[in-house]
Amino acid sequence: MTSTRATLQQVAERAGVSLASTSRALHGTGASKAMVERVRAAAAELGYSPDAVGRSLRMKKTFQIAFAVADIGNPVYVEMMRAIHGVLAPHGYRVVVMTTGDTTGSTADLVRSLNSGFVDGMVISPLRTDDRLIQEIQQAAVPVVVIGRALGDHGISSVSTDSAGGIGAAVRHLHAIGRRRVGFLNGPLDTTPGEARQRGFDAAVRAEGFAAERIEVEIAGDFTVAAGLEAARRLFARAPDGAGQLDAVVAANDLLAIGVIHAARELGLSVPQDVAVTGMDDIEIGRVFHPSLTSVSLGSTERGRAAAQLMLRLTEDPGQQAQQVAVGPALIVRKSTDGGAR
Amino acid sequence: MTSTRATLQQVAERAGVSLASTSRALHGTGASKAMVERVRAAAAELGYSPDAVGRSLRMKKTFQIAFAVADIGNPVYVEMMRAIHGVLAPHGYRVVVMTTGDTTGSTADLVRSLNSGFVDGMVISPLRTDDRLIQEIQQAAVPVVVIGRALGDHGISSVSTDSAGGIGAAVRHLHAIGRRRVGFLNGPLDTTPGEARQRGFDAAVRAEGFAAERIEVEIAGDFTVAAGLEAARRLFARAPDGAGQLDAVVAANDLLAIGVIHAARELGLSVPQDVAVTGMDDIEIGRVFHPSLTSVSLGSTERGRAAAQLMLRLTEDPGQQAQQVAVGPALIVRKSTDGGAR
DNA sequence: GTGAAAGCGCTAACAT
DNA sequence: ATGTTAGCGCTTTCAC
Repeated sequence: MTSTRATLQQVAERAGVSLASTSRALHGTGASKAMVERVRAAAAELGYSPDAVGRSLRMKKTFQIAFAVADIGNPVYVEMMRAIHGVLAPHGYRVVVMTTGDTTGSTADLVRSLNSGFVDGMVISPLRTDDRLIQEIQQAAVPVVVIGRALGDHGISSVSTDSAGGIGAAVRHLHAIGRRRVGFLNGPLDTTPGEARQRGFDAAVRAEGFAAERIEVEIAGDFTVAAGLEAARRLFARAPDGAGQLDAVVAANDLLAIGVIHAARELGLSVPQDVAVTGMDDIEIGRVFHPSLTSVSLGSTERGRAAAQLMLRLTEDPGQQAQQVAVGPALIVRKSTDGGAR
Repeated sequence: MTSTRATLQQVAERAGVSLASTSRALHGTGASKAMVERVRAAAAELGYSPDAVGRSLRMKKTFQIAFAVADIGNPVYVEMMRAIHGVLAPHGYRVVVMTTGDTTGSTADLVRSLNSGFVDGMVISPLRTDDRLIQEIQQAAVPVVVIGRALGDHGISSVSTDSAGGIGAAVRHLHAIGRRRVGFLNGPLDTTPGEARQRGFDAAVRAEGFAAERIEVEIAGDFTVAAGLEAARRLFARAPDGAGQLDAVVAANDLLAIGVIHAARELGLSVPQDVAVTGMDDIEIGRVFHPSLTSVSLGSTERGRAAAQLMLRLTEDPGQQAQQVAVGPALIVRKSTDGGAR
């Protein structure tokens, strides 16, 4: 075991050639065959491997991309991260995971920290967006790609989806299978997804002609199963048993939907016979859950992949125009709504 | 928007003091109050923020730790990553996610790549271990902490658990609730967990006095739900309906257990009445699954946290002895086995 | 094709 | 308390 790592300088001395030639030989650019061979041998003898930091300083490139979200444990973000890593790693980029914190302030601070130059770019999926955050992203030291809201108007590269439209697809589906008394379990309205999904729900129930008095809305504290369960209890309590009982619930994401199914079970309601439930995000759990979850896919993997590819382009040419990608929602019908007409 | 980032040199010029004083003032070490104020002002005017790469080169410290696993989408690894990030981020460390690839060879290569000095340490949880990998870890350029097998004998820091004993706890539990015909659904035997869990199962059924002809073992292609479902079908097929039917299945992890429950459902068997099912890892999904999953917790979060804390100590004093931490398994009984005696 | 030298941004001796 | 200087490891002009 060599006690200390060999430097390029040492390889040069060993090979009896200049530092410059050594560097060139190792990169295969403009060096004679003999030189390459000689340097290679010396490098091998010393167990040389190039220092990433020295190279980064000189090249002003770290070969690292940050991925920032509020909670790296959320299945949606995990899927995105996996996709991003899958795209970037083959290109020699490392992925640094970061958390945005809960507030737009801490998120903006994170974007500002890009000034330290520890990554070549950042893919970020903020839960909330405000003017300061937008401004920080615009002024960021490195390319930033946002997964979430479409931010093309602000000259920011983004990968967006139509979650409002997706909720619409869920509502139409429920109407089509004969459900007429629908609940909506949303997450916090001051978040980007919460706002969009509420908008989508309101528009869709109007368009489908649901009677206003046959609609119930409840807001969970966040987009988790636990918060969903609690809020779902309140939701069901509002619409009492019997004729007034909800026969369908649209949840703003799959985790909330799982909470809804639990709450239904507590009340002895069967899913989908008594109450049909839809989620959103199409996370893997939903497929193996019982009953399997009807969900609106927002293409997490696809969005992550698109963001990474976009980032790749931007790092190659940072002066480039901001790019926009949109991924359409897709309703995936499974057992949680597939109980036939009533 | 400043077109280009300010350097320390520029701050020094602006403040009209030396480069060294500027550096000191910004770090608050041995600088007069007046100097600090002056430099701070200049830095603020220029929107200066220190360059991470320059500092890394000089300090020989990157403030980055790598976390390497085969599949960053696996819930167990996600939990570990979250815990590791939670410990390291407050200490100013960034977390770089990496994948080991499927083979021990690619894993060893990854460890070797630490020679490039892009991180100050690596936490790794390899699925398989062989001599070359162990050797690479021993010779690694930076501290490495292994989550998985106890590697103290090799002078390697590790955080281990007793998954063999954990399987034992599951088997005892099933025997205690009166189950006498038990199946074991394991993952690949050439993996560290596969080997240990098989050992644990074999020992436990012997200790509990299960009749050899009342035991069935099946091996899934990997530790996923899909592979589990397939293998579980084979497992049930071996033990035909009626008196010969399995009344309990021990799965080597929760994902496989979910596959088992699906297979049982296909056959019209109810869980836990007809067949009790146990998993391992206590992933979050298991708690909300229906029926909720009896599982052996191996303390993923705790192990991640321990590994990170260990790493923190090692980076502070790399010359330190290898450290060992062991986290005990804990059986958590839920509905998938809680159907009362038969 | 090869070598000499500069310099990326920073910190830490060392000298004053 | 402040300034001067060296140098971390690398790539890339610029001469030859």
